[in-house]
Amino acid sequence: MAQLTSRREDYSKWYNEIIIKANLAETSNVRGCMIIKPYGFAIWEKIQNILNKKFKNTGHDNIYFPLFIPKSLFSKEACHIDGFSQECAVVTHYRLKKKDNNIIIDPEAKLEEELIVRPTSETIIWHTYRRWIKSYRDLPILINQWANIIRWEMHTRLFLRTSECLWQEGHTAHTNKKEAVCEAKQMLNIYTNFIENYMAIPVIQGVKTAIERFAGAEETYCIEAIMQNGKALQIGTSHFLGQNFSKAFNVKFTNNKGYQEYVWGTSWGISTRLIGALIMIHSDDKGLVLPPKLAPIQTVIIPIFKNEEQLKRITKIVSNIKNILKENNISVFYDDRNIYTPGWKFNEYELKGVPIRINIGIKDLEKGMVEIVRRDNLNKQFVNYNYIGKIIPELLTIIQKNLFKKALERRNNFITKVDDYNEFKKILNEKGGFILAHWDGTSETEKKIKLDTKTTIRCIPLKKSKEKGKCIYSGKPSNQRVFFAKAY
RNA sequence: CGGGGUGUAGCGUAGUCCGGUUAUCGCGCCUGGUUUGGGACCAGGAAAUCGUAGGUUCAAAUCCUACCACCCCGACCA
Repeated sequence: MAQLTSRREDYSKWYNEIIIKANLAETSNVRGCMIIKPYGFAIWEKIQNILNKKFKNTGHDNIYFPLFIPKSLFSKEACHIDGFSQECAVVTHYRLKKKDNNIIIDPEAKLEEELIVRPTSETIIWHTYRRWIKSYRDLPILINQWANIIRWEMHTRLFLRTSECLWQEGHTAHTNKKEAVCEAKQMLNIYTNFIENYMAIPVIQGVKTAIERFAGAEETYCIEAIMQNGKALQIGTSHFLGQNFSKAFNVKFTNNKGYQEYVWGTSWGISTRLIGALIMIHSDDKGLVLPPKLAPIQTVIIPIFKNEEQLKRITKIVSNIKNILKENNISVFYDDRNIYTPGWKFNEYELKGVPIRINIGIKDLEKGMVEIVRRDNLNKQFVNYNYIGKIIPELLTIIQKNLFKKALERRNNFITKVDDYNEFKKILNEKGGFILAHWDGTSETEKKIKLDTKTTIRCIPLKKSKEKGKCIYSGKPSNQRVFFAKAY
């Protein structure tokens, strides 16, 4: 198998090759849509399982709404239309027919009202909330759905941006502002906790500026990460919707004093984009590197043998090792195929990012040892196989921590404080990453910087370091630094 | 959606300008054998409606038209 393109050579190519060669996903012949393969989908399932538990632990129930949204419903919230109308797939007909040996759309089967394929479900959900919510006793409503959405993106990239994407969207309704804001922040914290502790990706929490805010939200909370090439990626959002959707869909409740009030809302989501971030953050020129908590296979065992008899002897020991690992809830795959050489397998599992590889040959067998190789730093050590039940779990924990530590160091190196606009441009071009700079708080300045440098304000950090300064562009006074970066 | 490029076996390609036998080579795949501690070797074999649909021609991978998909650069965006 050919060598992987290195990150330095061509970062985009490296990224695409990892996805294809590690068997995560492939492009389909549908524009911008990908086929997620078993190994890639297994990662998504892990993400789903862990987050699903966290959502349920905080009182959320799963539901399912239709894929289609009638056009009239979709058009009710003005900002929302502005934000999404440019990228909607629309169903206009419901029947095909044969004509001259071709299949054509039956012109007689035109829909009375067109259906929008959901780019997100706020509209249909708030339309439904109108029926569900009458009294303060009906609130809060805390629901989530795992679904697919369609956004007709101009420029797609496997996992990072696809026309169809799998995600989770939470939609909650509350009696008051405080509770809704609390919910939005709570979900941002759940995402942060998951992404840092399971995906081993350090993030920055913040709020979006008015320009970058979700269409229809009052406040968009977000988490941002920086990739190895210095580009930023938004990897999760949580929106405080205020009363925008309740007003657009006329969703009111009677409060405990008998008065009518509009409902307060939130929505929040993460998508298969997380897998894109996972690949970009940890992987190296040998291939994928997966954090143990999300790896579909945590350990792989490679036997090294010269004949059937030797393989039998190794397999006998391996079956013990497999049992020990299973008792410790560690997933294990024993690759005893003899069509590939050990060397081929070493490369294969490094490409696939399996956190720990265990090599067992006849030489080791005689010494009662196995060789353990870490994927994160490729270090090797020999271990007596009586200690495997102790060492492997410890090592997985260490790898998990080490991946986060490495990512954190890289992230911190990518944060540069800048106070001069020329310096700002210089850092952007030479180093990339996040730039912490003062901003006067106006959309006008934000737009000008974007036009000039293709850089956006990724977020206004939640952890406020109150510091007076002057806007990097306009020189006007500023109370806080914000994160600028070029983004995916 | 604007500018540029690409599409030939699962992947990477030669051939396309200048139409002419059976479409080239490598990897992969299948069979048999020898191998097996960092991507093994030998021998044999299978696999292509040349992106799709029309057109020009005695003849199209090659020329023309339309469409589709992908890649790069912009604009849009999770």
